[in-house]
Amino acid sequence: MEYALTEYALFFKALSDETRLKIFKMLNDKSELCACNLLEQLNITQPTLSYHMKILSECKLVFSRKDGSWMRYKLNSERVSLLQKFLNNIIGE
Amino acid sequence: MEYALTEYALFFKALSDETRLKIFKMLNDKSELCACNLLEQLNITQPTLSYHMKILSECKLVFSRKDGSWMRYKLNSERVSLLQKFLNNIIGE
DNA sequence: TTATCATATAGATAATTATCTATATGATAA
DNA sequence: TTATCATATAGATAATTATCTATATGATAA
Repeated sequence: MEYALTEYALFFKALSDETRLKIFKMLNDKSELCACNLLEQLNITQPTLSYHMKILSECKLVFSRKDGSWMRYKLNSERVSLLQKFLNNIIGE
Repeated sequence: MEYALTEYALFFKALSDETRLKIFKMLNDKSELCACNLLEQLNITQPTLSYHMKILSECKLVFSRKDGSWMRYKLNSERVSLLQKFLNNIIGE
């Protein structure tokens, strides 16, 4: 185990909300999406999206970059594999 | 995707707490542990453990069975692979 | 039967979370 | 420069969560 459990708890917490899971699914490997793209597919206000993206970015499950006045988001698949490895260790495969 | 996002959100929520992650790690493939075993390794009261085991059991990440007046717990590794598959789909591997 | 032991439940509480409205910030385009 | 647009931040709030103490429940052993 490379990281502390606290770290993994944060990862899992980031994925424990249905809205964030939706966002997570939209941001699959292939796509980089801007906040506006995400917003139009979700039934939340812009500040709420901003709140969720902060949570996903802070634990580095998504990369974020500023492009003019847009924010562009992309999955950090390395971070996702870290979760998979954690689960692998648990079930011992 | 076989299950609804709500279901996965519950899985991840179950793993979003450090105490539950500790329990999860203790219950690796090889071992079936009783509540008392878990309790002695954690700095929580018995009712708090009971609360956490309920959360882990209700989303079926752990099996529980009554053995006399003891409760015995074991990982449900099928459920864990479901999580892995979910993550696989996300990063498209 | 009754005492004891393992676990569950009830009820309280402080902290955290997800959401909103209102407003600030910072970039672009007229 | 100034208006507009995308996003972030502040502040409020209702709901949820993790924890505790006190007590109930249900099984075993004397």
